[in-house]
Parts: sequence; structure tokens; C-alpha cells
Amino acid sequence: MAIVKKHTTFGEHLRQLRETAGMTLREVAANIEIDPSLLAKIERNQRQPTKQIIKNVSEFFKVNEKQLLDEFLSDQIAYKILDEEADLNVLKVAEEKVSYLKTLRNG
Amino acid sequence: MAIVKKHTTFGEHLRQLRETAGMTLREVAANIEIDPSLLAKIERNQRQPTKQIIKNVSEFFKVNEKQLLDEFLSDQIAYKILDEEADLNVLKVAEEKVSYLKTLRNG
DNA sequence: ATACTTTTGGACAAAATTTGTCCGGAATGG
DNA sequence: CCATTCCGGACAAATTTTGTCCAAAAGTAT
Repeated sequence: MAIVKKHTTFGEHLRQLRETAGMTLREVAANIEIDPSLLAKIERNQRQPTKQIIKNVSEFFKVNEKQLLDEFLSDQIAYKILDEEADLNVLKVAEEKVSYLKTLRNG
Repeated sequence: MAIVKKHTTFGEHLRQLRETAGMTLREVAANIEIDPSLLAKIERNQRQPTKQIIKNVSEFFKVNEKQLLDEFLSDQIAYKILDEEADLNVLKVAEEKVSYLKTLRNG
């Protein structure tokens, strides 16, 4: 049985989609209407995709857009935690704050 | 027994510290060396504190700096989740990604 | 090795976001 | 009323991010 990566970065996922389709950066870039160099950077997590780019990617590769968006968001959060060398516990606190802030908004 | 808020925002916490000390914005602002209006905005979560400000706050109110930093970080994450109307599940995915990215870095 | 294509990566201006300050006005309390 | 505190909009300055260009590296085939 092959080893399957469950959790990769957004960029790695995008690259997998492209390579599975057997396409070059130039080809995919043309289809999702961005510069090939930008696509390359996104695949290497050196640039962040805009929402529009994520939308185009999801349409082109026929994957769920919301899933892609969430995947990208979890990337951003993970990178932030690493950047700040923060305790993983902040994620649990954040979760509780989301509930708290929601009640603040609603009443 | 009084109801105690466990999870407030960074700004609310800061305001509590100040009010507990019975000080005005102007007074605290002078001590942590920022404009009173900026402090007011931070308390209302309209501006983000810099690391320096957090450091000064922790020193002035004698609270743990790392804790404050983590509290602020969890705020940022919570606000992001709300902003994007994302599923709370992204936090769990993010947690797994942190581990993954750590192994990427180390080997 | 040459020629061709793909990918990487640096540099940089343009665009977008964030920051801190100023100031007028509202609220609070003598 | 007067004095002080707090709020909040506006704005320039500072900072960050973005997308593009181009050259060099890496890969492929002939």
C-alpha cells in the first residue's frame, strides 16, 4: 500500500493536482489566468492565492471550492503558529473565542 | 458567586487590567509610551498591538508576556475564522499541519 | 553537446493594508 | 458650567503583499 500524505500545504496540494493532470505550469497558469511564475510561487507557498485564484483553481480541477478555501486558511494559521513559535494551545483558545465572539455579535 | 469571563478578547483583557488598576487611558498610555487614542483603539480591538506594546503592557501590569502574546495570537486566529466564515474544523487541520511543517523543516 | 522547454528565484514597482496621530465631538462627573 | 475622559472618523506615513519580468538553473530529447 502506498503512503498517502493526508496533510500537505495548499501549494503542495495544488502541485499534486497539476501533476496528476500531467500539465505544466504554463498550461495551468493559462487556464486559471495568472502568470506562470506566480503559479509556481503559489505552489511553493511563496505567494498566497487570492480568492479569485482559488475559485479558478477549483473550477479548473473540479474540486470543492469551500474545501480549498478552508485548506488555504488552515495553512495560514499553521504558518502563523510556526512563525510566532506559539503553543498549540492557542488553537483551543481561539476556538473558544470564536464562540464568544459569535455570541457578542448576535447577543 | 460572580460570573467570570474566561475568554475575552485581548482588548477586553487589557481594559480590565487598566480598570482594575483604576487608571485612565491617558495614564496607562503614558506609561507604555503610546498615544492614548491608540491605546483606546487597541482596547476596542480596532488596532493591533505591536510586540513592543505587548511587552510594555506586560511589564507595566506585571503579567506574563508570553501569555499575552499567545492571547493576542488566538484573537487574530479567532477573528480570521469569523471573517472567512470558516468551519471550526480548520483549526484541527491547522494543528496537524503545524506538526507536518515542523517535520518538513527538521527532516 | 545543442536546442528546447520547464521551473526556480531574485528584483522591483505597484497595489493594498496597517499604523499611528490629530482633532472634533460625545459622554461622564464634579 | 467646566474639566476630563473616551470615542471615532480621517488621513498621511509606513509597512507588507502582490504580480511581473527576466535570467539562470534544471530537466528532456535529439
